[in-house]
Amino acid sequence: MKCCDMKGFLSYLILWNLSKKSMSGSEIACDLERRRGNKPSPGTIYPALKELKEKGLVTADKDKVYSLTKKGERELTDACKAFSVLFFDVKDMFSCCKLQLLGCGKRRL
Amino acid sequence: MKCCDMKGFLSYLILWNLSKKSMSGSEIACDLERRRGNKPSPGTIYPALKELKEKGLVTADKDKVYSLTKKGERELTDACKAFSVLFFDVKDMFSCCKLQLLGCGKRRL
DNA sequence: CTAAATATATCGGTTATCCGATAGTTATCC
DNA sequence: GGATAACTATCGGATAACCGATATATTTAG
Repeated sequence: MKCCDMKGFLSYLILWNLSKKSMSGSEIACDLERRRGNKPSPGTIYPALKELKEKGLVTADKDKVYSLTKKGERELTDACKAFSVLFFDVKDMFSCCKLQLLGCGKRRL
Repeated sequence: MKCCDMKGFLSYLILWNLSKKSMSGSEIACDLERRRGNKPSPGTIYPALKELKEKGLVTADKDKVYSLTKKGERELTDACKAFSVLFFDVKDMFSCCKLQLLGCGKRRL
């Protein structure tokens, strides 16, 4: 995702999560554990959040709950666009492994 | 994609391409240019192919045309599975950038 | 309130990822 | 055949991405 002002897919997924719901660092880590199978280290998640904050893409309230900024929303939109071009044939990839798209778009936190 | 025996998304996309059609290095590079917007450097594509070959995931014939091996097919299937879990809600990501004037997501209320 | 548990944050270092430069190889064209 | 272009390949290095260890802060339990 070099087209965007983010580190990589980790930052992309963080922004993506925050676009749905404001979350704390540990909540974000839990979501990433579900996606990747292993939980990101504190040394991974908090520096990423710090960088996103410094770039003005997210903000944190007094309870350390992070939210997307307007700039972050724009960034995420750009990233989603790049992502959809990069993986334009993602449907074929999914069907490649015969995995059902269970509840695509809705998941419980 | 640390769950798989590949470098990253670059190797993943190489395997994915080869699963559709045997290709030379430059053909692969052209596809990646379409996906990413910029063409990968020779110093990117050929070391990746070399690594895949050394791992037994691809083979090259005398004309330097690369093909997936059986092992490569299995590896790709595993990678597709991990990919589909990692981006299980990819449909929402795609629609995110199509509805950019309406905003990408809903924040917590 | 105090102690334990959890969450947040930082730092240094390791590995991954990728590129530019360079060189050798193959194809094309006259 | 020989020159030119395109492709293939390697190398060293720059940066990204991430983790483990550690430290601090906050919450929870008794």
